[in-house]
Amino acid sequence: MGARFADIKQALLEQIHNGELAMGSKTPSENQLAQRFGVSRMTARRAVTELVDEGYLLRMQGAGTFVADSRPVGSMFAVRAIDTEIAERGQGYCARVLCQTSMHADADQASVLGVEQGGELYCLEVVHFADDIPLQFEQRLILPAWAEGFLSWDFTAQTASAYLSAQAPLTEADTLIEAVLPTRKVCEALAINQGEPCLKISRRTYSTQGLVSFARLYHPGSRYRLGGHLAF
Amino acid sequence: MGARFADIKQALLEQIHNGELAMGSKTPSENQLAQRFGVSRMTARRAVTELVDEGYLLRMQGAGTFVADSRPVGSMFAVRAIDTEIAERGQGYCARVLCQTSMHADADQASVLGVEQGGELYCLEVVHFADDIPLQFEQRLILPAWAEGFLSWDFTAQTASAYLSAQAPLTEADTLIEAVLPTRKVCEALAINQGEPCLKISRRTYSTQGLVSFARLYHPGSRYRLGGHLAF
DNA sequence: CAGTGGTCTAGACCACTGG
DNA sequence: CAGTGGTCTAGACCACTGG
Repeated sequence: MGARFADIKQALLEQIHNGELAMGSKTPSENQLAQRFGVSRMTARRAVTELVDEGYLLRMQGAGTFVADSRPVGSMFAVRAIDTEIAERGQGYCARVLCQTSMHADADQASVLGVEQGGELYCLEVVHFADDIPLQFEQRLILPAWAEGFLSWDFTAQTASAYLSAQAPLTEADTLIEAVLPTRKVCEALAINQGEPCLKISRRTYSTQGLVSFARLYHPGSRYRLGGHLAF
Repeated sequence: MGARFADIKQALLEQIHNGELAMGSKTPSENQLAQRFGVSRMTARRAVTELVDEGYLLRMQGAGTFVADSRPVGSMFAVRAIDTEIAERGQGYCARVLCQTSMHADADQASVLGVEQGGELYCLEVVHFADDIPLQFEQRLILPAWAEGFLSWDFTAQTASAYLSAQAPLTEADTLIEAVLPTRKVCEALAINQGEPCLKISRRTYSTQGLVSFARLYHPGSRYRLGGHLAF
């Protein structure tokens, strides 16, 4: 009574786990699977699609389907600046700036930051590395009033959060924590698969004068955890 | 050149965002979408499937497809009772107990709880529902010393966390927050796909006398977020 | 060039829900 | 009972990769 695509998934998963399909090796093509299991290609394809979504396989058009790398594991405690957190763990910190521009707010950004559509914004995108492995992808929108010299600042030498605190002391922060699947852009920045869950932290930061920035921080679920201690 | 299923997704997303498709309302059926957009049902279905995977829609066989509730928010800094959280949002709370037994600690459990291997433990597994949709899967290991009457307690009437607090007041809690892919067991408990990311909260709770329990709380990433406000 | 994955069709039968 | 979503078929044409 079980679905046939589920049987194919199960068979492939078994082969991955027992090593018949090694990491990085090529899986049978969709047509081969269809023939082998006596189903139509659409059904074989569904099995493969779900395994891709789950992070077990990678597809490349024209080339084939491959077994994805197994994901590394790490842990971390985080409430402060990412560079000191990494340094405190004894790892080497470095950053790469992907985007550092001035732009005009579109409708979404305007509503998120409470500014008029078309108003000026600064946009910053930085990947933070621990021992050359991406640990955080930071996408930050900044109100220009609190960011003098933004466009020529060197954000590999100082994090955005330290830079902003120096300009206008941080007084409040609203935080939202989610588990999400990464967009393609996040995948590329963090060098992860589309199926790998990410810990996403969305944070609005405020100084005494009001909203300063809106940051979205993406972390590979397998390499980052948030810890905290509560006392009552 | 764009894919047709993507056009349908886009159209549905627009209707969700501008309110034409209100939260909880029924979307057009797959057959209706197919006819309206001039595609086959399989293509319309793909658009709907991806929106379901992304947490925007909910499907119920035989009944239809509905716009999902906007995602609830839990608190980052407090240990809040899941039943009150759900009730405060105006949703109906209920719970189902999957496991409620006494057992002997294996090596992992012993090290997690700091007891001897083979020592007695209580194990509790409960699914917490908001309006009959699973919101949290609780797996909890409890030290019997702090859980009198555990085996015959009715955990659908009172949460484990309330029950334990009554026996020994909660004084501390260590918390770890992660984004993970669900195990098969978690998938079944939460009725989600293996590819859907989960927000996992691991928590050790302490009373004045020491460790009381170790809880792992799994939430569908698409239906649960943690929020918090910091002031400095 | 043969083979791959990406998209799509126009049907089909089923399990399930609600009235 | 009519309508819904769940699964599946046996084709098709396309863009793309590799040899």
